[in-house]
Amino acid sequence: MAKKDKSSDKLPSILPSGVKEQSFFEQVYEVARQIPKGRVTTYGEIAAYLGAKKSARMVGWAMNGAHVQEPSVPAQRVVNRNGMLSGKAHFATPTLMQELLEQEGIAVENDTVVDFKNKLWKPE
DNA sequence: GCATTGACGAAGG
DNA sequence: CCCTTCGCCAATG
Repeated sequence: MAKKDKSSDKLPSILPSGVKEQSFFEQVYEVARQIPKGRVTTYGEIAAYLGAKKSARMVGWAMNGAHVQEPSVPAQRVVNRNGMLSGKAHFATPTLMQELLEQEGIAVENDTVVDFKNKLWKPE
């Protein structure tokens, strides 16, 4: 079976719910779900944890399908390296992300997490 | 099939 | 200190 399977090259990213996939995207979702309440993390930290810190953009891109994941991924706990809610515009409403964080005890001001450095959580 | 666009980040000018 | 460029990789036009 040394034959090269050309069909296995294809790696669908975001598939409809119900399909199990183990792609870079799913790994991002898994880590994001592990973020404790009242804490936040950055795209770069997740990417670095997965061994691709230069691919922080892909982490953000993966979040595009976060809301269709089951269970839903707390994307509001993921901010950029400055602690700024760079993804707030991608939520149902531009203020939803901030409200969700405040509901979990995270203060947000000027689209930025207050005392971000202290609330930063990093995956093991 | 190539060019543009990103929920980023680090480096360079 | 602010702005620009590069890298990364996938999706979209």
